[in-house]
Amino acid sequence: MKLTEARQQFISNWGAFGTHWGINRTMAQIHALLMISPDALSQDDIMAELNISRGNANMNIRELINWGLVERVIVAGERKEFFSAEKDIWKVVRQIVKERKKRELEPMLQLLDKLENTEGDKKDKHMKAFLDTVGSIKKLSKQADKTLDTMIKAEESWFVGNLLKLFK
Amino acid sequence: MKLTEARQQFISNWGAFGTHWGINRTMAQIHALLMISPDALSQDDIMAELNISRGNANMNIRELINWGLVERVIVAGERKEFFSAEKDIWKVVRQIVKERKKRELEPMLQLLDKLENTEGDKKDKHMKAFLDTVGSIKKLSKQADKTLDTMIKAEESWFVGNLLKLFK
DNA sequence: TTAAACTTTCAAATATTTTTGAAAGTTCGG
DNA sequence: CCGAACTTTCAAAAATATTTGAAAGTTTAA
Repeated sequence: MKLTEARQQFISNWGAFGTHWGINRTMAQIHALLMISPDALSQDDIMAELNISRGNANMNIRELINWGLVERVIVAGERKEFFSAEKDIWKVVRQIVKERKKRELEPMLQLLDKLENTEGDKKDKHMKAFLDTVGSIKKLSKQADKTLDTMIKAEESWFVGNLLKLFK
Repeated sequence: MKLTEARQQFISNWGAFGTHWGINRTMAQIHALLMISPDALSQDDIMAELNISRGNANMNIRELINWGLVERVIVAGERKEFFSAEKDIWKVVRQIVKERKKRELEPMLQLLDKLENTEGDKKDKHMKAFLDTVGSIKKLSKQADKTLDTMIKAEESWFVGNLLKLFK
């Protein structure tokens, strides 16, 4: 396969992949494009490569910056802004874990805390089933929360070298 | 908060949560409902509780069964089918991990293998950036694949007890 | 074998999300 | 300042995903 085709496949699959993870297609595609680009790209470059509108490009680049996956780059002698993506994939993974934890796991834990205090007859089977489920989800979520915190601080070498052995 | 309201909140939040994870709202809501129900429910019960149509209920229950999260239950003396969800949340998590790995990680690995063989001048900076990125994603994905395999086989006690310590 | 009870399907309708692009806003060199 | 270069916004349009419900299919008790 030629580079041009391979690049297209990578971008398009990364986009499809993103949609299974609550990330929109364009945002994932821009990310993919920047990850495989040796140099920073301007918004116009991105629009041209991916065939998307100015508004779409702008909004999704901004979102990638919010997620900490892309940064603005100043190119000497150029008026416009350029963008480049973090290339260290382990950093990317940690950054995504960190953001999703903040956006999803933490609110979920808050909800579970609140739901655990539901009032009612603890002998009633509906009450019991509810509290059991909420309680066990909370327990697991708390554990996941702590584990992810530690993972966010870990080095790639840990992941690549040590985790597997532990499981065995 | 009263049980009725708490149940509704749980169901509705579990549904919203699901949408961030590529699971549709109704499917997640049915799952939530079944998890907090002391007894198995019929399709009509589910339709009534969640206010959804027959077709929608049927399709999403089927999908939950495909995912291995819900099972059909025979209730003595009843003609219709009943459904119940796995209550052991650790089993639920492992099951979800297993399915997503199969559906997403494995196809991704196949793609990366293919893309790694892209032909071209390895001195060209576009080529180099592409191969570097693809290569490092592949490396990490392979590691994740193995790690998840081991996790799928692990006991809850492992997760709750041991993982955290290792990270430190 | 029949018909009532129940389940599944799927085309059309609805809802949700994403994208567009033109207009408004901002920045900066001169 | 001015105006060209550039960025951001957002209402409307398009694309995508989900839901409906009636019709077709299946199962079972008698």
